[in-house]
Amino acid sequence: MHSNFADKKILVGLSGGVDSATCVHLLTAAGFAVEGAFICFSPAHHAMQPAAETAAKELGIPLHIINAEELFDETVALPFCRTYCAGKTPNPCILCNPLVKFNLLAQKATELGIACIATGHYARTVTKKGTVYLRTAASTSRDQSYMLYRLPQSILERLVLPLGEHEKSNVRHIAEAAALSAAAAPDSQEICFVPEGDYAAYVEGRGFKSPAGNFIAPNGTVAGPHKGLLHYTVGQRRGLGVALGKPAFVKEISPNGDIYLGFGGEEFAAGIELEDTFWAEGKPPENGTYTVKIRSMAAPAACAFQVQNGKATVLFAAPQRAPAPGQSAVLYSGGLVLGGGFITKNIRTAHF
RNA sequence: UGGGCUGUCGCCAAGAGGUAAGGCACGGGACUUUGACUCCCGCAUUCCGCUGGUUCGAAUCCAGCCAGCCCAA
Repeated sequence: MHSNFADKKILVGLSGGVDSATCVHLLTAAGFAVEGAFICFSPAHHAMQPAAETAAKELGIPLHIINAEELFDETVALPFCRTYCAGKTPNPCILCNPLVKFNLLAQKATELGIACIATGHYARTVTKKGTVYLRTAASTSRDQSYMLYRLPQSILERLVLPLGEHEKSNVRHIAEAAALSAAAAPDSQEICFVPEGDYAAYVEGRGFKSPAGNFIAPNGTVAGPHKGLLHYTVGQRRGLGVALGKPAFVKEISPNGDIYLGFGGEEFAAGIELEDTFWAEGKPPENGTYTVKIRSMAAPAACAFQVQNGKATVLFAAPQRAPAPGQSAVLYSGGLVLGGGFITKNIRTAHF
């Protein structure tokens, strides 16, 4: 076992949900001296603190409260708003994990003199030749490694992910057997800092405005005005309010304000270009064949990866549906997370 | 103000005497630690431009009117 685990002390991120509570339970059962940390990311999280406190009490561990509202707002929430206004689709979790959640958890652990940290994420880690890689969870349907791809080595080498080997249903059973209140907690979450799940209302409520423009139908005609760029994302169908006889999808969002629509099939892309990449080994993997995820809940898809003149490009073996600029593409090899980057544009049809 | 055509849910559109298909859009739900996708449910209960008439019974037949479009002037 990793030398850092020697003192058996560990700090666990505790949200009050079933996963993090079960994570603590498993670690305690394994002999760890566990302490918990509840991180308050936004005003919307205030309501969750009691659940975390209840869980800590039931689990018999001390709970540290970390207020991260200011950091989260500047690092995640505001960039989230700006990205939408730029006609792209942000993924707040991707930024929050390395910059706020795991960052503060590790910081707190250091402060407490605790070497290891843990969370209830469904993912695993594995060390090879001095590099710690994230690895997909045993439960492929719950795998959350995608969301963690930007975690730095300094975090990964301290990280323990007890749920990586478990199935979700199993986790809930464990929580029930341990009589944890969290066993009954619903695990469905949307954007954690957006209360009603209406992200557009949130962005606008914070005073942001995005370019207006028109929907452009597949035949090139103007199909009417839209509500503002921030209301849409590539691949979206519902909420367009455009009746063209058959389902229409957002094919492309132009920075000038126009939104190009396509019929079923036209939202697929042959490949993508990436920017601001992050790699486990500190440098991009060799050009070659890998698998890639362009969204969290998707099976890794075969692809060809190449870096040319500093620009990373991914060509899919089979067209992928609606990659959205702003979202992340994560590269895998045999279940290991090699890294990834943010999608800048879709390649309709192209070859290296 | 001569001739022709059309008028069914927000949009498109079946229907051609027997008691209002469908698609799109929309609403709700499920799924989901991002956005999406997907799936499920709902969506003109007397109403088919309006007013009368024929009929046991009409959106479907008849008459008049109104509205829009087209061609002539």
